Amino acid sequence: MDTLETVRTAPRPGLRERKKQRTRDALLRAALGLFTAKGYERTTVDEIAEAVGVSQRTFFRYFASKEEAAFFVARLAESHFLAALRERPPGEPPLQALRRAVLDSWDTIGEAIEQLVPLELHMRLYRVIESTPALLAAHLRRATELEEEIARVIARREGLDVDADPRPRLVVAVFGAVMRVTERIWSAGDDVSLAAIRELAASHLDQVGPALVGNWRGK
Amino acid sequence: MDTLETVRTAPRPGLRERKKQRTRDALLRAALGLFTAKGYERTTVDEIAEAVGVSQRTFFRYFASKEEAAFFVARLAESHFLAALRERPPGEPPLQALRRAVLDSWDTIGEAIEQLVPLELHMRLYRVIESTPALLAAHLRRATELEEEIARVIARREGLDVDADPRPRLVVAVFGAVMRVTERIWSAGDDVSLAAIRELAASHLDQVGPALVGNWRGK
DNA sequence: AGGCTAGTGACAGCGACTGACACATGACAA
DNA sequence: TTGTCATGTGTCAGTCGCTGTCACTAGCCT
Repeated sequence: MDTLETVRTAPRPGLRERKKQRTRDALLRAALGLFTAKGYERTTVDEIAEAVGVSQRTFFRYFASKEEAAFFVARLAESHFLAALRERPPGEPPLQALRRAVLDSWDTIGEAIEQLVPLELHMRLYRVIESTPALLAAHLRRATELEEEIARVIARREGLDVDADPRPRLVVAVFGAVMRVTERIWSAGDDVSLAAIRELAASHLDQVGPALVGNWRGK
Repeated sequence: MDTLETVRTAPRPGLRERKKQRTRDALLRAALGLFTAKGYERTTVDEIAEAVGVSQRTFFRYFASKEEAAFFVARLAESHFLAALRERPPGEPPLQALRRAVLDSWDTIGEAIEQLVPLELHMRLYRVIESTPALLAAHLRRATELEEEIARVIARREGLDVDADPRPRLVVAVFGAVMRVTERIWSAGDDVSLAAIRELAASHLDQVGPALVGNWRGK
């Protein structure tokens, strides 16, 4: 509610506000640092709070849960993608619009993240998410919530009602499925860079159509 | 490890064994009953244990977590589906094999479930899962684990290596995505019957191909 | 019959999270 | 500048999911 808006509308945030920002950033960085260093489950909220020098209660005033801290940066990327999608020209077929939106948003998301935390930290966090059952579960649930929102955007583009025509949800679900496979393969590989996941995603989106119509014998 | 195997190999389960079975079944039914009656989050493990007349500690000896109890029946359905998939003739294209396997397995899963808990309870539980964030998250994670296993089955059928060729994972992910959309729409509707979800799934699987190639104007 | 073992209850403890209350410190008006 | 007030914070107590430990008891096996 008052993240970036306030910064822009208010000329000087005031001392109180700045202190809050600093505390929240410190908590976030401490949390992500600990998560990637010793694992999500093995870091307690008390440790995060102590690393920043505040009480555990204060941590929970900034983040509704330990989980929320882990996905704070991911939320940035999501809204980044949504914005890119909404800017696609209306004439584009749905799947193509989705494809262009991800690839485009990955072109610029790096800088936005870097303002919050070191990019490399975010990348390493991805591996932690993928390998921590509780986080992976949360990630998937968040992904389906995002998909619901995307489906509505697609439906509007095509002048359809999400509840009457299943096709918007279907394309978006397929798109999301391809993204999940991509994330999985990417995070398991060696090259954990934005360029690498971009390339993988493009390749997978190219293959998903042909893969559906078996048979595969003709390679 | 000793669920169905033991029952079949041993002629008489012995008094000790039967008592265990009864306790586990009682715990399961009490849990599902309470989950559907007053919601998952609002039922404590203590309540479940007390309803059966055992200690909380005993509940955790039968179920690794409160969550596990909620998905106990779902696991049955999963292995049922996997069995059906493995029986599909090798010549069938992947997506068709998957389609036939779900539809077939839904033809017979009802009876298998009824032996454990009332079928209607299981159906109502589905709505609880879909509307409880923590359970939905767990469900999605379990689903992707299942998908990984399915991908391996498909890969073997086609003589491919899952790690070298992304196509098995891609088809399976698309299939899983369609199933998720189906579950979602089904659990939100009025007709929560096996027949209804069967029909929905078939319809969605028919539509997913055409939906990918935009445009949809020529509906 | 008697020793062995597996299932259980009781208890203590950890970690995520919440509510209540009291205090202190910036914000703002007089 | 000062006094009031709102707001961020620490402390404390408590709930709930979950785990380790230990002693006990009831089935099992010879």
